[in-house]
Amino acid sequence: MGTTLKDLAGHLGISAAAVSMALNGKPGVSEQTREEVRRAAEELGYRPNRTGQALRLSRTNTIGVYFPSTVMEYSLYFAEIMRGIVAGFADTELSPLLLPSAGRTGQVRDFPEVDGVVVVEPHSDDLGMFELLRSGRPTVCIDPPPPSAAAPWGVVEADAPSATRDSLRHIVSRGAARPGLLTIETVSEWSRTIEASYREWCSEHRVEPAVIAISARQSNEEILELLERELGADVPCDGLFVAGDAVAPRIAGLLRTIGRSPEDGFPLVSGVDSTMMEFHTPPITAIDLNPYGYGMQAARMMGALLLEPNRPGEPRIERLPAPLVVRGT
Amino acid sequence: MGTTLKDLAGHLGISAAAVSMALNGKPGVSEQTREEVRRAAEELGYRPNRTGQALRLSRTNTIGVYFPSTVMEYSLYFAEIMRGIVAGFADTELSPLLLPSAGRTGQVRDFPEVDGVVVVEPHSDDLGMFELLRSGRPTVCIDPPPPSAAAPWGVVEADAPSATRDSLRHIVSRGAARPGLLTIETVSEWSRTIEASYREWCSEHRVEPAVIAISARQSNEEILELLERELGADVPCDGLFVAGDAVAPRIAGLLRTIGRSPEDGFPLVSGVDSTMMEFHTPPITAIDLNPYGYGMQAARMMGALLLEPNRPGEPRIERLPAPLVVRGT
DNA sequence: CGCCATACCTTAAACGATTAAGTTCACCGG
DNA sequence: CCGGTGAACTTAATCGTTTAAGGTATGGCG
Repeated sequence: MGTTLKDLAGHLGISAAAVSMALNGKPGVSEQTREEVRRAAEELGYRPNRTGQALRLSRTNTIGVYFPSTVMEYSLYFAEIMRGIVAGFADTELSPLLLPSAGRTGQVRDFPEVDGVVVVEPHSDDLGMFELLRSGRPTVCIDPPPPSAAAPWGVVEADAPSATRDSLRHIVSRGAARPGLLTIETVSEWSRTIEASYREWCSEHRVEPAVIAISARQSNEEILELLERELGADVPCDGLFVAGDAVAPRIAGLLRTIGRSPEDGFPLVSGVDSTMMEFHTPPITAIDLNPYGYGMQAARMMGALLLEPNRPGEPRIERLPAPLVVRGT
Repeated sequence: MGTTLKDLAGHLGISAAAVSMALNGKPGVSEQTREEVRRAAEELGYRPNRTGQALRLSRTNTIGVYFPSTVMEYSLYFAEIMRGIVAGFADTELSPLLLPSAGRTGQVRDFPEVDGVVVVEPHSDDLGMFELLRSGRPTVCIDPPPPSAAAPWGVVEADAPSATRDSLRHIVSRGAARPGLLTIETVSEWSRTIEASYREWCSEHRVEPAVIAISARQSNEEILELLERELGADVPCDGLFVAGDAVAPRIAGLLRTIGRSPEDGFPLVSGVDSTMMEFHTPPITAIDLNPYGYGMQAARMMGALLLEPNRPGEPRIERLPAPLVVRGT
């Protein structure tokens, strides 16, 4: 198919080894030859065969992207992370390879060889993730893994405690005395950190915590019942921090049916921002997690870690800001 | 690293060639040897090195997944397609590799070598897609490419005409006399087919078409103005088919501010279903495009096409049903 | 003038798999 | 008894690249 190193060598009348050294900046060829080789490579459109390189150097130039099976289902957030990962690897030699979820069986050994793995939101109910981290491959996690998992090489995470405090401060500034927390899952560290920060805030402010734990597949009726219970308590919950992707509009819709929507002055903050929040009527205040940036950053970190001679002693941690985007009047 | 063919051969005291033939079911080894080799391979946990195979057989066992840069931005639909693709390749030798978008430059030649490409929703404004299809690689498109593009090897598409008719019939059955069409882009064949089907339906039913073309980044105010214009026409538009991902809830919210929401008896159908429609208050009737199924089917078709000795004369076309999911009373 | 170091290049081996082309040996028919 | 045949292997070449080891001028220096 394409031009090979041998083709190039034949064309120039020198050996393939010389061509290789010339193109890879290795010593052993004269500067003149190097320049000639470069020109010929350009002219003949030579592209090194990745497979040949991979075999010789025993690296594949591919990075696995792993996400739990439960994740990404109808999630705006994960699509954005993907875009970020793709963008982050775009100008490098590396390419992201989507790994199938091994949540149930944890059969990680059958995975294709990759130089490293980006684990997107390690969930504590995902067996495959545990095995992946234990396998010793270079790993970068987007969101920290559960403490019981083997340490990854790197982590990209949000400043969830600050984001939680910002959100609660905002809700209170909009007139609430007892902001509640609505969670949609308890398997991500992000979610657990938010709940911990929330409880901490409550104890600091001498407020009784109101945690409403729902699941994404619950019916509107069930969720409404849970909401009404907290909103009708002795000290009623009068504001809500919704920690979950794409769920705040749903909650807003339910609150509207009982006259407690953001339009009625009930403060609501979404823990995950997206165009859904921006274009909702009325717009919903939200934490901009910048999932695209996460993906990008994880890709970059992986590239950097692979260039280093050996694994860092401590996991490299990159904490990204998660600013509150205030919307509405 | 892992056990190689040579290791296995050494362990068994036979040549690597014999082991290869044994494991690949090629003639040239006795049934007894074959069985012994199989057992030893199992025992030593032999996994053929993909890179070695790739080099020898000049195939990489990876399939590129390409999507336009404009696409996937906060799209539930694309996340689901991805899940489907991953699932479709899960039990095969093939792995999906995410290709960076080459929309602007169309620099497809720098792509890593892949055995084929799944093009997700080819958009007519994406240069990279045109070049990809022209490059002669095996290609399967999810949604047909524009007619001006080189023919792909295969296509997985929705039955958009039927879905449009079903939607319009539903809207009329809910009391509308002049259903309108709201489109969010005109670069996908899906969108163009829907508009054509809509106009056809209108001419059959002697109704003046009302097409409202918006863009996803337009402000709520601008969109509201466009809506009001059609709703306040001489023969007012009294129902809406919203052909776009995740946009129907936004439109429903805007309609509510002028008292014409689905709750007020204004029939609304979303051209793309998702949990957003299911859990909206009130739930929104929608076409179930089954994006997960698309991805799965595209992966399967790619696998099948690669096994065939040569390219099919005509593009293989698989049309999947897109049933209307009626919600609300 | 002779010797050694150096620059620059070639040769060859290696990565791990597949496969065409040889080799060995038993067996069968004439 | 001998040539031919086929089964069951082995040998070796190959895919494209990298790199250690080997070779050959050339120049400098004693």
